[in-house]
Amino acid sequence: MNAEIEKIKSYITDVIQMDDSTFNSALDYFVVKDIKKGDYVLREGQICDRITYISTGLFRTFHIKNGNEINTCFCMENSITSSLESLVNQTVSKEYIQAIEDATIVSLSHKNLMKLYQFNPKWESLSRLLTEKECARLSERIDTLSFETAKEKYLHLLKNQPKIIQRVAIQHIASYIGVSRETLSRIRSKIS
Amino acid sequence: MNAEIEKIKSYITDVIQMDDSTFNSALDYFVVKDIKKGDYVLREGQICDRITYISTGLFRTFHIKNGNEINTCFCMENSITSSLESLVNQTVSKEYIQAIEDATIVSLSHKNLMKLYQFNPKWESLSRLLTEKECARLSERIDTLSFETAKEKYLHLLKNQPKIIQRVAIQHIASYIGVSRETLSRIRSKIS
DNA sequence: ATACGATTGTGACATATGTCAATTGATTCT
DNA sequence: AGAATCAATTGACATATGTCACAATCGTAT
Repeated sequence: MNAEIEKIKSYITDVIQMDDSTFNSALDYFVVKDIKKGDYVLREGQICDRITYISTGLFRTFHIKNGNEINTCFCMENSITSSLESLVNQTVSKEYIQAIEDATIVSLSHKNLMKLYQFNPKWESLSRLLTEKECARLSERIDTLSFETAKEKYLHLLKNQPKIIQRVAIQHIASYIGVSRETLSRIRSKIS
Repeated sequence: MNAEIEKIKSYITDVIQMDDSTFNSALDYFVVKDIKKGDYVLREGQICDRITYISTGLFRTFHIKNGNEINTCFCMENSITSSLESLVNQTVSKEYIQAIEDATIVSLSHKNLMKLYQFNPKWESLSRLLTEKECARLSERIDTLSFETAKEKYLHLLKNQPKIIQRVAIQHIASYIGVSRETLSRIRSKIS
């Protein structure tokens, strides 16, 4: 079993107990792929038909609003990225997912995910648990976005996800925390 | 079968196909209860150990931040309310859930929910689907909160959830859309 | 009907943040 | 290395929004 598959296995078993035979039933469905910095795994208008585990690298999820890119998520190694709504409902995505570092991913098609649900309810439990986690993440983001000042938002991110600040361009972080590029630049210069 | 149970049944079968015997297996677990306006179904510091379907009435979910109440959710008849994080992880809640109209609810304990998951994976599918819907709701809220002006946020709510504006006090709506009471008041007077 | 408390609306002012333009600094490509 | 492109910073200014104080309005209980 190669390194990517080992990683995804330990990612899963950290969330839910799963015996080897259940995990192995998915092996044929996993597709490992290298992605170059700048490449897209999803574009607006496409249907997100694969769920993507990131083995190494960093991705951003964004959409266009009034002509501007709005970043909504940064996902790094050992996490999952997808356009949840598009994947779940198999509807057209408003989002782009782009690698901002060279990456290696393991993906699974929506069709095969449904097969796994049928095969063993464990897989559906896993989905439920991951989706619940995603809800918690979104709730925290709402909390930050609605009632903190720009400076507090930045410090919040710095404290809770320092890796993002180290690895992602300022302009992308700005829209993620809901402030203008210029304001964020001023905040940073005051802090240091 | 009484009216509340009929309603919850059709709420569920709108989300997922479920045969009668599966649904009926939950009947003994459902608890119907009347709640007076102003009463709480959850307070900060408690563990949210029941998932609550609202048959009639209206609830708000809020927490305290710097001494101020921040409303994060308004749930009305034919929907579910709970402190998701507290319910899922059985951890202490930071949130309050309060009836802002007289209400009738049908609730199910966390313990019995787990029993239903064991009994038939259908129930876990239902949870997954509902949680996915919640994610979609949260994502939309993030979108609104981060890059709209106060006026746009209000108009957005007016368009998408007019009932909330009709039935909820302005002061509560203000924190929900992340603006001050006074600003919202001025926006409203300009619009009309 | 009156009185009380809670809710909403207004005015004056301070301030945080956005916008636009210009500049500097960093990367990439040939 | 130099040119070209892209990213980040800075200044000047406009404006949206928050804050505080007070007035008006509404709803409820007596």
